Amino acid sequence: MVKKNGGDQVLALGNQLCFAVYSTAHAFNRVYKPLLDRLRLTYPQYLVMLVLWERDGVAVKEIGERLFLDSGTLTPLLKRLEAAQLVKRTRSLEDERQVLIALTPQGQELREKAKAVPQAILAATACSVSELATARDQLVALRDRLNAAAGE
Amino acid sequence: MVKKNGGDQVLALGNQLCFAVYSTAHAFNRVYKPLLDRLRLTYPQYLVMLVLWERDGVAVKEIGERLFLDSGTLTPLLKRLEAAQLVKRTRSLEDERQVLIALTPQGQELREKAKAVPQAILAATACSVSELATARDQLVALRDRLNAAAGE
DNA sequence: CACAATTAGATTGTGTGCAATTAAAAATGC
DNA sequence: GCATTTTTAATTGCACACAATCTAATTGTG
Repeated sequence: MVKKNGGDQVLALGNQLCFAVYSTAHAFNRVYKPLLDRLRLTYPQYLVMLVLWERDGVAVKEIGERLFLDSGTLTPLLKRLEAAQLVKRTRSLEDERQVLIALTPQGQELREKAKAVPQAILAATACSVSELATARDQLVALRDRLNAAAGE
Repeated sequence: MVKKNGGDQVLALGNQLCFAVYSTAHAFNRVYKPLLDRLRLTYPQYLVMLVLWERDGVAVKEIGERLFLDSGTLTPLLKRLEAAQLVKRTRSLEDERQVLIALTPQGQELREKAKAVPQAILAATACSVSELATARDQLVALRDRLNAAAGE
């Protein structure tokens, strides 16, 4: 009897870890929101801009691979970024199936304003650099195992 | 110059940790989805059912506090669970502002079918028990610090 | 070359998440 | 004891997130 309950508790660990991840993601979002409101970006939009600030003129597919998002999410998001004059969407000439995303001058300028974000995030975590790096690496390893298990 | 780039990398750590959490949450969802499809539940609906299986007849507010969700999310979700005959929503007699959520017989029965879920999750993480527990505890601590920083 | 298979995005539909507002009930203050 | 404030849900509006489906373009194969 005792043994069985113990087994249930071990089983529940996966559920608990998932909920910890899920609720921590929401908590991060609550910290990012007021910072990103000033840039008129949502968090997923900010992620796309980070990709573009790192390398401009990327195809939708590559953005999706980097962020683990599909076109059903990215297409409307990118249209909103285009409506906000931050990016331009153009069909590739070499392969007309691809849509390339390029920063506008305003999109490039926003990078300067966005530099205040990481500092505030770092402070909110109240973690040491090594703790952050360790947690990041463990989560990335876990994520990759989960994606493998999901049959990717 | 070198020092400045190093500083930027440290700053980016918060961003990277947040993205690791965000993308791991999605990865977990991809693992849960086929399991929960059999129960005709989404992951947030599953979380609500876990709360109710632990204690029945809970107010919406308490569910929200446990799961860090507000009524804008929970009200439609609970209505869908009610439409699926898994719960019943009734106004409290003592405090008519509160809506109490009670499991139906079908809602209670579903608990048995749901017992297969945690085992599959545990396997998908490919983690040891101690790794899971450590990761869970670190994330909960991080989440609480973030919520504190967000001014809760 | 022809034509099937694959690939890249867009579209549609469902279900979260959350901010802001509203409405009703309960608690509080004077 | 009544007006004010607070609390609890519901509602509305916006933005993801993803499955399923569709179209157009490219690639692979004979």
